[in-house]
Amino acid sequence: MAIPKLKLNAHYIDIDKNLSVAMQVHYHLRQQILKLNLKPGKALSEKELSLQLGVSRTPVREAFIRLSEEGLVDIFPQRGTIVAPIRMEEIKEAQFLREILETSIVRRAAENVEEKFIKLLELNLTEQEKSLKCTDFTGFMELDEEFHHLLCQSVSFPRAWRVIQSVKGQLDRMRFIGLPQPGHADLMFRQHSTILEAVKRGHPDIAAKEMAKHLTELWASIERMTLDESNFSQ
Amino acid sequence: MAIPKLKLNAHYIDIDKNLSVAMQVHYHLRQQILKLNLKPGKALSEKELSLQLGVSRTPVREAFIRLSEEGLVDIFPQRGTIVAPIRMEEIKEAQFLREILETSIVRRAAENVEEKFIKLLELNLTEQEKSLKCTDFTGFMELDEEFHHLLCQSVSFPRAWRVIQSVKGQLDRMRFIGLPQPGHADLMFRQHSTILEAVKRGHPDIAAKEMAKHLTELWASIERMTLDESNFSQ
DNA sequence: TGCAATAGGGTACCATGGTAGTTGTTAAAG
DNA sequence: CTTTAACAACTACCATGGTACCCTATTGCA
Repeated sequence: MAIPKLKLNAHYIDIDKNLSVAMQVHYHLRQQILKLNLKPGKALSEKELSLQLGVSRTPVREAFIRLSEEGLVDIFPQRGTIVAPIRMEEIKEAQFLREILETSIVRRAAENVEEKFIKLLELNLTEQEKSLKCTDFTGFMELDEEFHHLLCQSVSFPRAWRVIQSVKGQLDRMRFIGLPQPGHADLMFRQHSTILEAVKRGHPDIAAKEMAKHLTELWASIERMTLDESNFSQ
Repeated sequence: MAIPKLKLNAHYIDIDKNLSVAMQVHYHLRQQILKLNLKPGKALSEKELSLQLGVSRTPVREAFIRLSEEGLVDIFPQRGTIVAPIRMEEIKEAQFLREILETSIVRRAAENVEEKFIKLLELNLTEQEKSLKCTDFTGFMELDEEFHHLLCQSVSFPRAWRVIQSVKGQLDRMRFIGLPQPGHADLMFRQHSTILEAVKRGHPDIAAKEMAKHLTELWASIERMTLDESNFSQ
């Protein structure tokens, strides 16, 4: 069979044409949901999507299962599947979970510093600075993601990152609503720098405190913005 | 189609004959893995299991996907699926995650006490005491599970419980190896009582501290026992 | 005897037909 | 006009055949 004509960006497909179709569909749908291209409440159909993406219904269905585990879609047996609506309660819970997870992890990272990851984190920070100068916000968001991921890797907790990434999905949708706030990205960058500094110097309490402040700031930006109701249900 | 002759306990099937087959297979396999009836490293086969359980390969496959998300099986594409081996690193990570999650939650529970759940928790404790007098250890474990679940519910964090339950899977397998330690269950019960007492009186710090002690004790019992290597790989 | 190519059996993976269940509309009865 | 029952058009769900891939063991050749 020829390579399925998934409407993923060419980059992804070129690199991993050997990855399973189900994974690629999952990745694709996840991105579309997080970027709000698929709005909360929108009905999804196995058949329709399989036709659009040029694959069979099976991998689409398996992608649905994975997405439902992340809370990004709601499957109603024998009735239909919709993009999960954004519920403020779930957002609060996700924020709570992310905060305690990441603060605990960065504390641990500061307790036993690994030189190798310090290098990678510093490299990441310079990349962040670059992207800010080019006002490349989507690029900055990816580097932001990588920054937090690197911290998880530095303490050798691969599962923790998967959990964070899972709950973060709920939060990312909010970010895409209200990201272009002036000076927001710059603030994030400065906070990242502060956190890394504390880790480098081996100050667990300071690192944890700064991480909490960092994530709370993200939360504040969510509350600050005027919520466009059209983003919450189709 | 007749009700599939799943080798689940009759109870489960009788109640929920309308639940999806995939869910029932997932539940069944999960139990078998946690109870070490399916030993770590054992090869699982879609076809073989579907024949044994009297269902088609599709729901078995979907159960595999869910189990792999929980880290209970490892799927090797085009090669096979095995029960995930018990790795000490993953156990440590799971313990770390559970500890920070549950201490944070019980702290929050103590901050704003909900009368309704206090009642349920007290009821649960009396049940625990009963099961101890009958030396019904499996019953006690279920009540233990419910105790921690109730705490999650009391702060209205349903997702948190799913995360905890997911990481707990790794730990539960260890418990089934070394549970019958004399006096262990009694200690657990007393710690549960202490925790609930702190929650009732609205002492967040004490509640969190006692929960940490409680979970650390569970960890200590893992380290204490002599590890039978036969449980770690087939 | 030793090594490489190959064939066979196994796997997860994908495609597709069929089934039971739900919903909304329409038509018939009150 | 209102109510209800039947039907049609969806859905997720399950069953099953086929495919590409990986591993192993046997065979053919040096």
